[in-house]
Amino acid sequence: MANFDDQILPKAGCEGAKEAAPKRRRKSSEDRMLDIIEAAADHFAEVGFSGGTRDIAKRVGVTQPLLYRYFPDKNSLIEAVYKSVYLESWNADWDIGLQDRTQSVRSRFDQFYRDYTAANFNPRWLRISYFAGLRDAQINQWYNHLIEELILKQLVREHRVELGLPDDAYVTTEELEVAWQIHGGLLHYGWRRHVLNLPVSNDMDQVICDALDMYFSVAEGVYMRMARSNADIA
Amino acid sequence: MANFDDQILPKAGCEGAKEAAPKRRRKSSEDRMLDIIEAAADHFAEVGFSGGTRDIAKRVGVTQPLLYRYFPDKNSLIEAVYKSVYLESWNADWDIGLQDRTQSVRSRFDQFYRDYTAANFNPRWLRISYFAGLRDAQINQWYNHLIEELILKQLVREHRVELGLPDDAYVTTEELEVAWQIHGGLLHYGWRRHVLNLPVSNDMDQVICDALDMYFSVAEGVYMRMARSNADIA
DNA sequence: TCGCTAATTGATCATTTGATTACTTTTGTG
DNA sequence: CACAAAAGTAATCAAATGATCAATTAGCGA
Repeated sequence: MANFDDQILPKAGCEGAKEAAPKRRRKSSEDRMLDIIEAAADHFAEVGFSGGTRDIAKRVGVTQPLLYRYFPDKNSLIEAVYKSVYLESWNADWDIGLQDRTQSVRSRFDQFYRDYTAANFNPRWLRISYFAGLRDAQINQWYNHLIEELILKQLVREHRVELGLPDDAYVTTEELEVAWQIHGGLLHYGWRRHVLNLPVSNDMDQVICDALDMYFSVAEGVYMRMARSNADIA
Repeated sequence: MANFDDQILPKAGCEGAKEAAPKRRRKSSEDRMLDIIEAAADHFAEVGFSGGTRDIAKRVGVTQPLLYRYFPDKNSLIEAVYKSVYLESWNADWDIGLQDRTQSVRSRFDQFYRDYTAANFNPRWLRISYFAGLRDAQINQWYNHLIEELILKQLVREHRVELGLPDDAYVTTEELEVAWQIHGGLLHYGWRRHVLNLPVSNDMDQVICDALDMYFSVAEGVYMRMARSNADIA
């Protein structure tokens, strides 16, 4: 069939144009694995995890049974996609930068949210995230825990320190909810922009700035209220 | 087969217990239609719109081909579910209450968000909403337009009036984004609570209160900034 | 160049899918 | 009561699904 040439050659040709054309018609196990995960992520992002394995194979330019030499079943492929999508777009330096006390808390978090949204606010990441949450809460629970521990609690603690309030490692549920309000609000901006394709503001920096304004203008009051009710209990 | 009795009789028995037992073994066209939409909504909310028509029929207690006497194809059923889920949980009085100037803007919106979250923050509505957004942006675009026109722009306009600022019907993109920040933040709270099943604050009223605090503490500044840059242009 | 290893394919299976058809049974009404 | 309209079912189809396995062939090292 002409199928074979139609699918394999363009791909090989494309790669050839990119770097030192290998005439390899077969890839190493590792490379092929990455190809598959990449294609699967793209496809799942578009149609959800009910997307077919044949469509994924077609994107890669191989036959469908090949997927089963790399993953025992579809679910394993889905989990590899989870891992890939989440890990690729997480920067290990983020939570370090948030502790750099030579910068104001405000500017640290301003910078963080610029980086974070630049890395994650695109149709692929957002759609995979929401699809994953709907399909299997577990992976998203883990991710939200990450955000909570590494980012939001950091925000509350560092901000308390900057305000000269007693440095209590404990962050109350309500303090967390207020911090989540920024994160959730920004995420919903991403949803409207990259999933719903609505005509939202294009000025991401301004959106982040306003979101942080909202937080920083009420945060102190919340910390104080929490501290007071802690004192009441003690 | 025993199937028939297993599925139909318990349903009939249940109904009999509810009100003046009709020995009807068949329902009116309207009632059956509602049954199907209801079951479809439940099922789609659980597994997404790729859920099977046979599973829906099983929930209703009828055979699968019957669905095709009520809907020409699966997509029509999905659209009926959209309509049902969105319309059922929208209260036409909401945008009227928001204009009641005997109450402060703050308390009007506080009341609104209590009602709104009480009506919509449940796994079914939230999951269907997100599934719908991922599957077909159109329906969600329409809904977001509704929120924007009837709620968020109202918030900006009424708040401006209350502050004694010039009553301009026009709401800028940035003002809207700030208002969306509340709405999106709350929606993400719903996502974490009812979709991801995370252990969030149970005090919905407090969450709403904090979210509105955040808005009302920065809103005036934003209005002024917008008015100033409008003046610059003029 | 030969030959072995491993990447890849082709053919195929059992289920499940949305959808259609012809048939059966209930129910309200003249 | 009888009968027609309508609710509902059984049987079935074609296409698509995830998955398996034996056969093929590219590519690397001896």
